[in-house]
Amino acid sequence: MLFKKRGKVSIKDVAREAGVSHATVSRALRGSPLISPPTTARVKAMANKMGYSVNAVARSLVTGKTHTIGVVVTSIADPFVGGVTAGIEAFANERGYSTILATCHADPETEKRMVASLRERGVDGILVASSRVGTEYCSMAAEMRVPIVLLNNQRPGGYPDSVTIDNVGSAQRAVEHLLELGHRRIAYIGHSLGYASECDRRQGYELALTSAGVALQPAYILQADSTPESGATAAATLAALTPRPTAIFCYNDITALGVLAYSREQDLRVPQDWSVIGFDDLFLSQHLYPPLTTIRQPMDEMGREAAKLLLGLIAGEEIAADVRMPGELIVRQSTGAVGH
Amino acid sequence: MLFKKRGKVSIKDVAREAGVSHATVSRALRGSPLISPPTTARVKAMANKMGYSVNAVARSLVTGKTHTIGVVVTSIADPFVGGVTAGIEAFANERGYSTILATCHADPETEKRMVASLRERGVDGILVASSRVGTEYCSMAAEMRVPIVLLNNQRPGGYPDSVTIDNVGSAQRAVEHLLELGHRRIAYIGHSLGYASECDRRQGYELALTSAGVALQPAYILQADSTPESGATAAATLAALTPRPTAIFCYNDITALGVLAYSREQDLRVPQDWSVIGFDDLFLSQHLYPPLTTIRQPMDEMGREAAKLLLGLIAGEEIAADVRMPGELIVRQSTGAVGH
DNA sequence: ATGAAAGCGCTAACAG
DNA sequence: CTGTTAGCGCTTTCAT
Repeated sequence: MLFKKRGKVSIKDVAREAGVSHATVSRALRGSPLISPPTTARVKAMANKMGYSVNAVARSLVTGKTHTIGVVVTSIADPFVGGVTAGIEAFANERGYSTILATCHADPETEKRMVASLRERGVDGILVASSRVGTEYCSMAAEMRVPIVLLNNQRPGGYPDSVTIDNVGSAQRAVEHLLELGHRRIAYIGHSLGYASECDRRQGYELALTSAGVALQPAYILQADSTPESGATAAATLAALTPRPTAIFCYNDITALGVLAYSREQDLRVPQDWSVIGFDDLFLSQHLYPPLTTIRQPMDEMGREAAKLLLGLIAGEEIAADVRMPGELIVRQSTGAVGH
Repeated sequence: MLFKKRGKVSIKDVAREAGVSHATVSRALRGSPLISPPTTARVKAMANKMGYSVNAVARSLVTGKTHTIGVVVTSIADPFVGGVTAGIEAFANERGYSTILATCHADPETEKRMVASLRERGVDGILVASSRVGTEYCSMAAEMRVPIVLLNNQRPGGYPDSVTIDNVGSAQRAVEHLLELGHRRIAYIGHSLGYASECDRRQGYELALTSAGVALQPAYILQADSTPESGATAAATLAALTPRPTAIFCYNDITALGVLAYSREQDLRVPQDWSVIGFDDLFLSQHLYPPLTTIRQPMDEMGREAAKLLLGLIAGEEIAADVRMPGELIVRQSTGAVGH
């Protein structure tokens, strides 16, 4: 009886029952000061009684805003992505925004398709993490008339609105930690797909070494692909070298995980035979054996920061912020003084 | 010039430029057989040239469908949740559905608020993982006129449309594995907030023991709260017992992680001094020391299955499926024969 | 303080 | 085959 055929109760149904116009209902429900308190109360009571709830789709059509942001990530099953997304969602939710999730599996074409699809869905803004498209968004954002912010953009060239971990500085700090422990033969295991983050971390590595007057050894610079297996393979290569490096800086924790696994398998003690340091500080890293020294990326904060930037852009702020987040060195037991 | 003030190009703009009615444009763009091939081609070309893209909001208002599903989870930073969500999103995306993410931090009130909010946003269906509300949705789904499916419902009482891991059977299998290794003094570390899954796993534990003619020992049944710390505390309690249990079945991998940490700290060898088995098979579990024997929950598949069920319901299928997924015993090095 | 009317961009009868 | 006409449910001038 209270329900029409189409299902949900509309503003008009409430208006009829309350004996007012549907415009009045619309105003009353949103607490407009134009409506008298008694009317407002009566309308609200009736709406409540009838189980009314707004149709956000209809509202969006007239206001032109959906209060929704799109988030495109490589894979939500990735622990780093999950942490960042949690921060994004939390901040957005606090501000009354919903989050539409889209995954692109690190494929640039899919990434662009997802962005286009989100735009069709009318999102007020788009956030893309670990973009493989990057700079192209400068024109796309304007053309689509939708603000876009990048989080850990992986394409060189830069983008005005983005938040990124300080890869160079953090990597440098990691290697300095090794230098402080007396290490001089320090290897680096990177990532073969020239991500911007990988170039930057290698640059930080080289910077730290050359600043300390340590010559770069090409044989000490290897590539893996962010799997434990590839990390183990690279470790094997390094283990066969003479002289063997006494410390290894890895592109990320997953790579370091492989080095640790190889070391245990070959009875190479960590950190006595060589020190190992990672990057990310995944939850698992503190539970490895030995617990991994690493650079912590503040995932939640980075997500919040990116969401904040995006909502600012949506609100019309003109700020073109290139936020750089600091990484934090977390010293655990996988690094130690040289020659122990 | 090609753009109107409001920003985006509309169907009417294309119609004007192409010299047809906007209805024709609408049909042509969707490939309606009613429109002649030449007209269709011309319209498509013009739309393309003008950078047109549909306004899904407007479309939804008339069709009454948004091709969007809502997913409410406890926390997207949780690795299990991330795995399941990946499966949901993948399946939904393949079928042309977008996913709106909402988190509720395991709070029943927030969970209900999120469901209500998703409904306002016009989602075609809702999927809630690890629900703390459960059975109440029977009436809510009807009242809201939106299909709801539950994944790993944590409230006893059941719900018609849900997919759940076979907790009883899987736990039973885990304990049987221990029994087969010769263990008789087998402890269980559960979870203090009576989740349905925890009750079921304990039930499986008890079933396995009594079926094997092993009497239940109340002192061997403890509660933790799914943190490594609480797992370690429970392990300490068990270690102080005489006789000490020779094996521990943990509610989940995180709890087992704590047991492993405590064991290493106290020089209790795993599995020689006691065997440890978990539940979930998180990514990290294979990298622990020793690698953890556990029950694998097929996260991706569970997500896909739940999404499939939901999309079926949305399509109007009448099936009320209570899908039960099998867990898989993964034997690694944290379990071994008794007395070694 | 309230109502009447217009319109957001689209789909879907109904005509022709 | 194509155009005309109504809305979908809401917000928002503009009157009163």
